[in-house]
Amino acid sequence: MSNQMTIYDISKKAGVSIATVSRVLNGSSNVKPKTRKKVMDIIDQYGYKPNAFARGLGLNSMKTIGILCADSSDLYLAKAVYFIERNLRENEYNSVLCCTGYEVEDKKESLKLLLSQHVDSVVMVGSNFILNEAEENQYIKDAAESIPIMLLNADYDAPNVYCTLCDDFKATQDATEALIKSGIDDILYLYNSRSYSGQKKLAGYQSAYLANDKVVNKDYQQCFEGSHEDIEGVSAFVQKLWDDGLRFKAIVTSEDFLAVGATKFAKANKLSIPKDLQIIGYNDSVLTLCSEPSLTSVNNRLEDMCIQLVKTLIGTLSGTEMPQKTIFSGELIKRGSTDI
Amino acid sequence: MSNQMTIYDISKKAGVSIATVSRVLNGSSNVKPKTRKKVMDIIDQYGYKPNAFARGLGLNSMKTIGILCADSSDLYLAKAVYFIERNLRENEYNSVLCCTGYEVEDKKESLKLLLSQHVDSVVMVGSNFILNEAEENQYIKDAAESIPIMLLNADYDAPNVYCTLCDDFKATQDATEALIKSGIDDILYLYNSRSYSGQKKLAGYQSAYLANDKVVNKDYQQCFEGSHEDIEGVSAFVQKLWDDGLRFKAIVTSEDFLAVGATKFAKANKLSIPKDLQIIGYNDSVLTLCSEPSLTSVNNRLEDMCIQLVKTLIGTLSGTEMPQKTIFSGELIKRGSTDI
DNA sequence: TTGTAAGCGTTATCAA
DNA sequence: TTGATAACGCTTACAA
Repeated sequence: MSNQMTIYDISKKAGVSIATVSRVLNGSSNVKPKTRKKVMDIIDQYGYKPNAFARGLGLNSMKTIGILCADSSDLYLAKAVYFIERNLRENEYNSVLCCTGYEVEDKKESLKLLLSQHVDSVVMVGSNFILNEAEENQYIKDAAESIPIMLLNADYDAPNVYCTLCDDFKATQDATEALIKSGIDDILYLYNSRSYSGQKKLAGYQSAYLANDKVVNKDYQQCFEGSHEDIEGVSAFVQKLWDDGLRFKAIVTSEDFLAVGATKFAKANKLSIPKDLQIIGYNDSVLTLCSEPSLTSVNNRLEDMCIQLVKTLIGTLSGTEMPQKTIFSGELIKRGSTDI
Repeated sequence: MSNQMTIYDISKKAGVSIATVSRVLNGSSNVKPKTRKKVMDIIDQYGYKPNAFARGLGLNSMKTIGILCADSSDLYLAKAVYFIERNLRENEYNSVLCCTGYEVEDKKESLKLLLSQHVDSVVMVGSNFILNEAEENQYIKDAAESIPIMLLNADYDAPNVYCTLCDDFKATQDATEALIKSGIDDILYLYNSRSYSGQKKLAGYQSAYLANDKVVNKDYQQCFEGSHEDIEGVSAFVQKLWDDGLRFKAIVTSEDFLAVGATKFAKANKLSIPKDLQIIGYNDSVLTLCSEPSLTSVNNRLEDMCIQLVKTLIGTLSGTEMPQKTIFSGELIKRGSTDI
């Protein structure tokens, strides 16, 4: 019965007009306490909930945020989605999840879909949403004309677009530099994405060499093109480099799964970690604890970023002026796979 | 401009009534082809999209499915959510994600919230939604009176509740029996959930012993109470058992992360895998590839289940009679951590 | 085959 | 402090 109740039913039972019920519902101050109580009692008694669609029609909002993410089965993205959803719901916003895959066209399509649903904002999770070609990011700028767009882990300058990210450049530079300072020169950098954040990390690796007056060698920067679940593939990829004669005493990676693959490679070649080969991951995910020895990795403050992102979003939606960019610093978590 | 257009604007431009526009929009057959084209042209020209809220009000549906899941950062649940969302969107349904945590009260609250949003159905992901106390599951039965409820990995008999699951009993029994048949008697069973599915797995372990006329020993059935990310905790837990004098030649687990923790324990105690200790995981997740040697694990057909679940859901929503229960068989994927 | 008009259940604007 | 009543933009009888 309770689901079928309308504001008219409540108003009738309470002996007031629907306007008064609506005021009570929306916490308007212009209601006599006595009246408010009378109405609230009826509402509670019948467990009445206002119809979300009708409310949406009137307010042009259903308090819903779209979450766009390429692949929510990716360990890192999944965590991000989790944190964001939780924080949003704590602020009484619902989350519509939309996994887009990695194709730009599909991303555009998904965003369009969310816009047509009148979500109050869209959160784009992951650096892969910002590409090099300005033209390919235009759809984001367009969307930002109607609602605020929040980017996690990506950097993009446009009105009504808010970025929350980690300083991947510095984090990777620090990690690489720690190795260099400990006397290691030949460090393989293994990455898997050419996104904005991917480029920042790569630049950080390069910068560590330059800052120490050393030459950067292109051969030591290798991109693995496979999936984030293909750990065997990573291992084979590194093996190939090794077989081709490339020699390295350490591997810095842009993602933990690459580091796990590197560990597999080391095992297969009887290279002792960290004595013969040091390995550093990125994201500080659960994977760091799975391999043996456990992996040194960069904690890029995912939860902090998500909390901040939602704060910024809620602020923006409530009309408060918010910073367009929030940047966190990564932290190197040292474990058994390194000797630094 | 396009977002502001209403059905009235279109009808005016096309020189027809809003009813006709609505018919065109909804693919009604009672429209003259010529009229349809005229209207469609205007719609395309202005990029008009009907207002989702108004439509929702009229139809009492926004083609949205609620996805309830305890913790979408859990590797397994995240994958399930991913598959379900993807399949739903292929059928033009949106997904509202709601992470509930593991407390019954929060689950009830979340379900209530989704119902108040008038979702067309709710998918509950994970065996943890069904508890032993009938009373604690009542809220699901109640919800099913208004919309179909889909359970993934759980078994619950009630009208309008549909279950899609894997035969965890048999899968665990088979895995355990394979070890017993190879001559191993002392197998530790490590689990972490007393949910319906958790109990089925445990029963499968026990049944393997009984089927081979062997005695089941309670001491060999141990429940780890920590989080799914606490791999060190698992390792310490097994160590404690070992230090207390328990001896085993194999460990069967109810989740991959437990198997990874067991691997850590083996390493720390210089037990060779699989020679001294065989280990079997469950879920066949990416974790199986992270530890060394890679883990034998039960593939419980998650993707197949999700596809089937959505098929059943779409069928039900379109009024087709669908089976209340769909059961898949698990498959043991043999890798380096066993010798069977 | 098309148009008119009555809902759908809210919010918001005026008067009172 | 309250109540009528007009939006909101669509679907869907019912009429024509």
